[in-house]
Amino acid sequence: MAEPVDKAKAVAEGEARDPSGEMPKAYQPAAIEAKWYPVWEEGGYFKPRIDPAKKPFTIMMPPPNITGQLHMGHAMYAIQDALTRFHRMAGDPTLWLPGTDHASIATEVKVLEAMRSEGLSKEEVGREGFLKRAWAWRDEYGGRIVEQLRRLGASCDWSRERFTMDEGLSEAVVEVFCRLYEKGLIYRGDRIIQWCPECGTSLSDIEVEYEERGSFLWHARYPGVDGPGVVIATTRPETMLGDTGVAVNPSDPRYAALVGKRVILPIVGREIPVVADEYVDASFGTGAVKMTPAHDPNDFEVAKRHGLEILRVMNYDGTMNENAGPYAGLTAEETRERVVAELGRLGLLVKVEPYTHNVGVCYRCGRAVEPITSLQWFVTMKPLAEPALEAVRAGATKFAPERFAQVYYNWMENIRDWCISRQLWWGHRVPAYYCDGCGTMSVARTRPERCPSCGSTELRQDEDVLDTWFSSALWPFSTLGWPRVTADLRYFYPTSVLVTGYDIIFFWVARMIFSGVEQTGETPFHTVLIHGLVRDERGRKMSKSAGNGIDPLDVIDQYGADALRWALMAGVSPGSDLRYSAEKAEAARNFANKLWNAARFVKMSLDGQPGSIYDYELDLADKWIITRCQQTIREAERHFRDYDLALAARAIYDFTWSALCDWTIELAKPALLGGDERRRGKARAVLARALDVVLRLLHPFMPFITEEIYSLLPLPGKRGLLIEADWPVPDPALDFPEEAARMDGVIDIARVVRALRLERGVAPGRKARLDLLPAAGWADALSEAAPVFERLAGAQSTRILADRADAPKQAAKAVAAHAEIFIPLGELVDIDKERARIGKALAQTRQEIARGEAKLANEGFTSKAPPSLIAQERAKLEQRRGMLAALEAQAAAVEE
RNA sequence: GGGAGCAUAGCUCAGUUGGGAGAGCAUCUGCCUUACAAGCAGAGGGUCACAGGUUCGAGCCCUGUUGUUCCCACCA
Repeated sequence: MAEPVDKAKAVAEGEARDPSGEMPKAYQPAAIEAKWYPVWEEGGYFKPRIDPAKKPFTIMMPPPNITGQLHMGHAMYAIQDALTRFHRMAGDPTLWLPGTDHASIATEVKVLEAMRSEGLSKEEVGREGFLKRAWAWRDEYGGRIVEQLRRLGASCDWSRERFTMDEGLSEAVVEVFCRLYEKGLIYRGDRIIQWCPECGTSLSDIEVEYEERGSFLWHARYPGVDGPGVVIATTRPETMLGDTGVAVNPSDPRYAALVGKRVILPIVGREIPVVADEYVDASFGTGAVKMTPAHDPNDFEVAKRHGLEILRVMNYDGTMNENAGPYAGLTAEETRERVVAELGRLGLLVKVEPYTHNVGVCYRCGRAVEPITSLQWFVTMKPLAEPALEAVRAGATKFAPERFAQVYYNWMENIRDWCISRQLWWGHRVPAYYCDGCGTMSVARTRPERCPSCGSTELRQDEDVLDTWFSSALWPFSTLGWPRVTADLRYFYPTSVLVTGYDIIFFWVARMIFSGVEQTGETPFHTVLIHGLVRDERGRKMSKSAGNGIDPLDVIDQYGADALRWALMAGVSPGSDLRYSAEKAEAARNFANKLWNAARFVKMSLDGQPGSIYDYELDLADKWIITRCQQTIREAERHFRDYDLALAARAIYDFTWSALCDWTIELAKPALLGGDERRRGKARAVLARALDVVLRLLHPFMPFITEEIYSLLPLPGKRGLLIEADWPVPDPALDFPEEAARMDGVIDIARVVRALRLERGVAPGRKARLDLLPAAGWADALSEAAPVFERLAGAQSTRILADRADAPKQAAKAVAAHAEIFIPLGELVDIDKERARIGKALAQTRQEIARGEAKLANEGFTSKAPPSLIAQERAKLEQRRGMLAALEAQAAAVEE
């Protein structure tokens, strides 16, 4: 194929550049983003180059659901992309594996909605027809979200893209199910589970959310067989139809005589026993609790202990069943009203008090769930949780930030069995087969030809599918070919880091860990990097229903993908929620534009390929920027390796905007415009070096603009930033700490001069003479820095004074850390302003000296503080004393 | 009931081995200085929630208090 850069240029001709062929004045992201992504992808540059000698860096992308569009949460994938790009540049064989999740219940709900709009029901189309529609859905929408990830710049290896219902992944699901079943860790049982009447399926405990709702606490009397009976309190009167007992606390004297007796269930007329159980809190309500084992998890437990009957009175669609007698067929709400009315009519309703309590709702549809007994498949969790806990305790997987490990521990330590069967059609079907002839059930990897018991060929597969998280739990290894031991599995597993939001630590992270440990013997990733949720600018959760959702694609259209990425990664603290605002995107866009213009200037200044900084004699300012460059590389790299992307971003931002743009570029101008060929060459080399480093450091955050700029610079043998550019390596020969410190002093002086000029109303365009009286040892540095003052401090000429006596009398005066400043202004010198400025500086300096003296006089400090700090403090004090003397001399001069 | 986070400039937030408080936005002043007005040069603005403690020294470590957000549990 053609060189990618050339190809991209051809594509972009006339789009990204104005007709003159120059870079446009403002960065225009759209065309540039559109052109580079295909170049990268089609070139195969997202594929890792496998090198057995190197340790790979692997990230498994959390597979987005095929139900949706890209939302701001997905935009956080930028973090994974930044890590991926960094490691790729750092030379690691890097794999970021993408994919999508079939999202069993979520997708089924969506497909049903679509069918409903056509007037079709699940029953009408049948299982096969339904699945056909679901696959069509996934073809349409699964592709859409993946396209949207490309817009974000995600540099994942699309050749390895997976879907949780791919053949291979489905095989992994069946394999894991069978293994767990064979180990006795999966069982089928009739137990109380959470049921969503709307979705018509069971749910796992964590799929239930709780909402506080206002209701009532009804007190009702259950008459005794031969006495007054007992008053119970309940929030759910309708379930009394299924009551099979009343429980009281064993040590409650009020009811001691009643235990073992029977009371009559009103309306129904059934006699039910009174039992004593520690579960009952004597201080709540009346101290007597009605037991509805089929519809309350706690009651279910009590019933098991006391052998109470389990009587289900509700259907799976939320209506009452035949056990509810006259209420059969009514909804729970209707039944509640009628039961309460009936109790009142019978004179058994003792009290009704307002009461707020938590109601469990389905995490998908929001409808109140019903605890209900049902025959379901479960995973026995304790034996799986133990080694998974141990693995994290031993540090095999680390959470970042660490506090999230606590969330994991708490959940895993209190884990309960996992209900994995769902009464849905879209998903991995439970690999259990029933022989209706002899009643044998067999669990098998492939459909058995015949019943292992009676030989019948009439086998019926279990109708249920598995919890969507059952397959997600296998994602880190099923995507690499497991259970087959593939080359990819051997090389890339376990993975390096998993990046996700704290909201799915239970759903996903914990389950991946115990699944990985159980199935592969290793934790699936070394690090779990947890990030926060994206909220709106007022801190609210973004949601469709609240109408405050922001479409990342709109942001990309308006500000560019790089700006969006930057807004989500810079200035955020790890694990904390972040508020997205247009202002942030705007600031990020402005930064991109700043870089663009810096590049525009550098490109304009270059004339052919720049030389190397090694070929030139560097001056103070050169050594300063080169040293800063070195520091920034090291700092950014350290933060990348610590997963502190925001800190890396900040270091790069400061270097780019302040050091490079505000100082180095400005200082380069005279040299570039001057006639000295050698000076010009050096300035170009320095600029090219600094910009090259910036592009590399920034590429993980802003891939598009950096790639574009890189392509526009005349560099030797260049093929593309993503393609061939490595992470920069600092050269110890380029560290000039002393010169850098002197340049810092020069910059300080320039700033004081600028402030002085502005304060005195010196017209910005007017050049004025600048006289500097250097502090001890600074004469040479200031002398060398004369061009700095002339270029960036409005100096017409700079005179380095040898003695105070040479200082001009009629001058605006100020004192910087390493020099006294005199600007001879003649008639412009305002005595009052001079006096005020010097007075203020005097006061401040005296205060600083006092502070320093006190500190150094403190024996505790001088005996315990590190020597370097004490030396630093002494030097500072000396310097302030010098400044004080200078200020006093200036004050005296003013009064003359 | 248990646990966690947060509380720093008007706003949004940085500040990781404890050594004299920072950025962006906003405000004010002055600039179209030949890369950039999406910009440049300046300025103002903070008892780092409160109270104790440890330390020569605390925004940072410890204890408590208040406010706030979230997670888990689910006393009917």
